[in-house]
Amino acid sequence: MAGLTINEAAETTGWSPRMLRYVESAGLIEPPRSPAGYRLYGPEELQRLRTLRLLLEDHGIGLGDVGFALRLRRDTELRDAVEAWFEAEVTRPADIPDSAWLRWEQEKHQRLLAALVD
Amino acid sequence: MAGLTINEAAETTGWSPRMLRYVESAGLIEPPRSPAGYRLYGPEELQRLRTLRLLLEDHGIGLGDVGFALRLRRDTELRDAVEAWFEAEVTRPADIPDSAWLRWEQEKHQRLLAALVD
DNA sequence: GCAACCTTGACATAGACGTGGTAAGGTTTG
DNA sequence: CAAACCTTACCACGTCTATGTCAAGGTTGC
Repeated sequence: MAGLTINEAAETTGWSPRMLRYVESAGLIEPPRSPAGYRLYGPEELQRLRTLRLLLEDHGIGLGDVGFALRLRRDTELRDAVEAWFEAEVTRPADIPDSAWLRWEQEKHQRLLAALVD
Repeated sequence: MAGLTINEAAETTGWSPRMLRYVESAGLIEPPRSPAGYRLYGPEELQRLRTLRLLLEDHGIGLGDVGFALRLRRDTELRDAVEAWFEAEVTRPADIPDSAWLRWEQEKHQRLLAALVD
């Protein structure tokens, strides 16, 4: 076969077979399959499995974090939205001073209640 | 006071007071404090709380995810490491064909065992 | 000064994450 | 064909996340 099977790959990478399937389910490393459906880990997959291990250990992050990073780099809209949130500053008419704006905020639910009994 | 207190902020943003403290503990939104230590939410914090809420709902992500994104943008080393992992391709002498490399991998633990009884 | 707020810290819980097992069934190989 | 693999689909369990609630004590405003 043109690659290591899951148990062999587990031995050379330090992951358990169970975790190799889990890593795959997270979309991080998806080895090609044999005609019968066996996972076949080639040099590239093995290499990435080892470096993934180091990445997690070195920075104290989890598979879910890397999965999210993957989502960030694949889903442009998500990336932009997150980026926008970090960058966002207050956007509101410059002619309303903070004090007035705060009062408005503070009285909002009173206005809402008033509207209800109206 | 120059801002909304935590319960007022909760009312206008849709978060619970408990969650506002939690969001703060995640490093996402840290309102300034009054001399006595009261959290004071200004226009900027309120705005960001509302958009944070939308960000999570719109994309089905969690606070932890946004926290990780924050880490990514603050910790350059982490960002580079994650980036490098996604980009990594196999790096190994081009003159070793896959088949040989795989055999080498496959027999690694047998060699290790042999070394042990040596 | 008292009622109504705020603070931190602790306990509680439902669901998700990380990980290991096991069972039922198909594949490979000597 | 039998042993030793592989597959998916579950069950289990400790830990973490997200959230609520409560207690003990300080602050504020009328």
